[in-house]
Amino acid sequence: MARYIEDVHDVARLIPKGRVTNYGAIADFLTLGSARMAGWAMNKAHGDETIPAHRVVNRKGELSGRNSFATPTLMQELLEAEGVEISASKVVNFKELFWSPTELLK
DNA sequence: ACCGTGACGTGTC
DNA sequence: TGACACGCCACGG
Repeated sequence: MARYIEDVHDVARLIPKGRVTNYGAIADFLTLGSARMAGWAMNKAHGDETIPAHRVVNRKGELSGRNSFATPTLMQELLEAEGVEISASKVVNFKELFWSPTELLK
């Protein structure tokens, strides 16, 4: 497994429960050069139960990766189970729930 | 080696 | 504001 993929997965595991982040923040934190890399790496996380992939959304707070989950509704269900409200496949109060890995440096 | 593809993001019009 | 174009870069065919 490539290094950066593990890094992305590790960062995902660091996301606090009930909070969310986006691909760009992770890509920036790991200096991947492209947010696509983060998204692509998360796609590789599919099937790994130890990775809270549902806490990673795009910059608008949309659950863009839900189709890669076991069922298209699983991502939303997992978030709601953590207290994150979802509306029209988007995170409600995304701005407040947003968490950046750079928080770790503080 | 070339090309299409993608869980993205920013800049333009 | 919202739709669109373009840059991004690793991977598989």
